[in-house]
Amino acid sequence: MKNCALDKNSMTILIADDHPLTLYGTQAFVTSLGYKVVHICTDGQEAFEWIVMHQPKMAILDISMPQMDGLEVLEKLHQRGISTRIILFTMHKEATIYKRAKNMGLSGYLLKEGSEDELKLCLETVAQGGKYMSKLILKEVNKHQTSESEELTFAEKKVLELIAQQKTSKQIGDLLFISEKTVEKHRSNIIQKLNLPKEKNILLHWAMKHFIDK
Amino acid sequence: MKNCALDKNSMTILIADDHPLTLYGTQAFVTSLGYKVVHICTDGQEAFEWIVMHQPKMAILDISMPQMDGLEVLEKLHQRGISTRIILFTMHKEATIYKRAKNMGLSGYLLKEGSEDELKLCLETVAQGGKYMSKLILKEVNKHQTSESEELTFAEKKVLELIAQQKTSKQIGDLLFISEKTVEKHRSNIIQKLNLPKEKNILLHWAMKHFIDK
DNA sequence: AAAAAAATAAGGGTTAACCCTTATTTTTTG
DNA sequence: CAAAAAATAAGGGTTAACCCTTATTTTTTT
Repeated sequence: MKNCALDKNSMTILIADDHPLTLYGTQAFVTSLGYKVVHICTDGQEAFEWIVMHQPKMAILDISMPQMDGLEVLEKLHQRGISTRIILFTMHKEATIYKRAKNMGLSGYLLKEGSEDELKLCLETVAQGGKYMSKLILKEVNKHQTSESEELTFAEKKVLELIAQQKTSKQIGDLLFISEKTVEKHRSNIIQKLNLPKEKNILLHWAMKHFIDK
Repeated sequence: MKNCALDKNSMTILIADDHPLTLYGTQAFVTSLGYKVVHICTDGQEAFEWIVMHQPKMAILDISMPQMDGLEVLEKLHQRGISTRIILFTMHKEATIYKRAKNMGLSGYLLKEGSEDELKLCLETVAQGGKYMSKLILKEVNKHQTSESEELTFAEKKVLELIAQQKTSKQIGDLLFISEKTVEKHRSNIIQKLNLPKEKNILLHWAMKHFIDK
């Protein structure tokens, strides 16, 4: 039954994490499971270049990394149509980040606070062509779905991104070539859709908590 | 020369980190150096209780942990006069956090992005009674010293903490039993001392970036 | 082509954050 | 005990964020 058994040794994996001890810990664990770790690195730029060049079967990427974050790596690989299966292994439990990644051909999303067993299961699933999203992040997404029932439109997301970068409505208007008043309208709509409490600066606060800022 | 050589096997160590793979990675590395890892756990509450009960020689604590964060553990141990030497091993590069910890008898501060060698050197130094603070965090502190030349007073710190919790000046006044106007004055003084740019909500923004909120 | 959804814009109002100045009281320190 | 530093408070002003309403244009869907 050779087609049933997983040939782990042919599953080449790249691991990228900017925390050396986590990196080595993950490498040791993944190797002990029988997979072939072909490259490790501590920054996103290197991870991206290595993946483009050597196209390993899978890659385990942290999100917070210097030069280029894991989401950017995923996005750029996705744009180039590279078939390396990407697993994000990160501490970011934000539903927003997960949702962004999900639309870019992501194969797995794990939280660092999760167990080793989860990583093992995830690797098996992804190696066989499946997708594995941590229950922890799905729970987080569900929590938000109740209040975030209505999805944000493209324009609203754009505005939210700029709010997270501390731009004022005026500045956002200039950047998007729309009136300040329109930006304010978008702000109100976002607050309504997200069902945020009536507080000053509530949007800035929310945006800062849910976006990775550069 | 027995008194020169370090008896690593008598150096009992507790390690706490809420990311299992980092925890096991650290444990494996520390053990490989010859130290005796007597307990590992993934939350601060357990770490605190174990340390109080068994008083190991050293403890390596992450800051972000469920139940009780590393800083709180350090603070409570310090208040009780427990002699376990604490090393914070964390991803928080904020100067403010380091400064808070420094005044609580801290023995070491390492960043997760630092190398294994750094952890090795730190353990040796602390085992011999010394203190080891990562160059990475000291650099961060220096960066802020230029702009943060004047230290914040106690009242200002208190206000800043509440700002990070999204309280308005009015709410802060009520909480601290002082006038809203006084709070506003503190805000202005903080902005001046930190040399922050003249922008709306700049304090909320700064406070959120530099404080761990609950 | 009509209906629905999204984006655009404006007028008008409230509030909190920030700025500046002045001034009194309390605490710390030489 | 003076002098310096910190905390307290108030008046008065500007601005950005948010709220509500109405309305036109553009895009998408049926």
